Amino acid sequence: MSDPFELPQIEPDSLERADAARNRERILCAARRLFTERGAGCVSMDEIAEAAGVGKGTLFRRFGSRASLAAAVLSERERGFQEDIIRGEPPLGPGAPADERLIAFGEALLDTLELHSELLLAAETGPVRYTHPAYRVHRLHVMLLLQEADPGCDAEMLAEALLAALGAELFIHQRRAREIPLERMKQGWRELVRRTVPRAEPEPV
Amino acid sequence: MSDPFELPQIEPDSLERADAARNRERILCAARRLFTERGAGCVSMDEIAEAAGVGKGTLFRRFGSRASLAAAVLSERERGFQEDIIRGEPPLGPGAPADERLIAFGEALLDTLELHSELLLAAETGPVRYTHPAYRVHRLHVMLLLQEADPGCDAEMLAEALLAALGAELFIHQRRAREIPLERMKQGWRELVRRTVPRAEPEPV
DNA sequence: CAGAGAATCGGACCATGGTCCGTTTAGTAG
DNA sequence: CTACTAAACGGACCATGGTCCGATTCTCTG
Repeated sequence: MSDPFELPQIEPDSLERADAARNRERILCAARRLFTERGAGCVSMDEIAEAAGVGKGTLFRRFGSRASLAAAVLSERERGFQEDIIRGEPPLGPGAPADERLIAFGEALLDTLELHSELLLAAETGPVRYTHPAYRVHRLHVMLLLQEADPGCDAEMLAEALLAALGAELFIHQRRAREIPLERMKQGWRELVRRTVPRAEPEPV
Repeated sequence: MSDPFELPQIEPDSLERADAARNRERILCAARRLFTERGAGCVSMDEIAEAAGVGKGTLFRRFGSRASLAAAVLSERERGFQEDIIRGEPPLGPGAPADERLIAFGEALLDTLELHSELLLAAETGPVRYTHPAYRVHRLHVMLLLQEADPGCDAEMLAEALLAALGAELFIHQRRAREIPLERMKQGWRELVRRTVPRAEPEPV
């Protein structure tokens, strides 16, 4: 387990220069607007820079890559999601059995995908994906639930396998090209989880 | 089931002009050589075109995209793999129980990934991935095995979920960044399959 | 062999993600 | 207010995947 829990560093460095902070905000606003207006796949970085009234260099120094920018745009939603997972109501939050929590987790992710698949796809391209705090939090969450349900299993491997089934690229293919209804995708997830996670028997006799 | 079984169209159109055939061969040779020499991630399409003594336009007209070229380079190996699956020895080929065949399938794929992950990654980028004959054959194969093992399940959804765990990007991350040994990855796959596919009981009493 | 016509060729061209570095500016010290 | 420095800016620049279209070459027919 070489994976220390790290809360995602969503807040910017507080000792940031005023113009830098202003520009970050401008960029995020422009990106959010353009992404929702025209779909994340149809907006170039140049356009975002121009819409934000900022040079391209600034855009990339702030956010590093297209994927990171997309992730930043999603970060507010993601923060809420993590909040719900850690402290929210069951079955998403603590208090429900692990398998139910896993099912709720996947269904929530699928709902997000239904609304923002393109943006998530943009955020998942490139090697950033697996090192991004959001992914690591999801992995850790699934891992802990798996471990809770079945302490003997290789939770790390299983967690990443399950998460792979919730990737944006696969989602888009299934949902758009194969036209699989969202409800069936959720059923598929439930089936996958039920098979993977043995329902914890209340008390072994 | 909107998915008719199609054998992959690996052979080129036989009524292809002589120069076209010669150039296709040149391109494939050059690509194969450069990919193995320097790693698929470090070779640009321009370099391949130049090494093949061919214009860039020709390269792209023949193969359409970088991903397709990578897939074409892999096609010989893939053909052998399909042969082994359809007509080879058990447990990969027919004759073994479905769960064992599934395990063998994944382990073989993991072995290929171990040797050619970069090339497979190149072949898996872009929307081509899910429509490529190789992917469709893999999906169909996994689907049929799942159906054989458990006729009541949603084999289509489960098949794609399982295949997602064998994606090249995830493999590279686990194997290189997280330094998970190949053997553990195979164990993970076995565990995933065992949980997903109930061992068919010989005779229900 | 010659001519016609279609298929192919190839490199100039485009779009876009990402980098570099000379210039500008915010913050600070005197 | 001025001077100074480190940080930030921004647009020219680069690499690369992919497209286009006039020039070329193959093949078939007479």
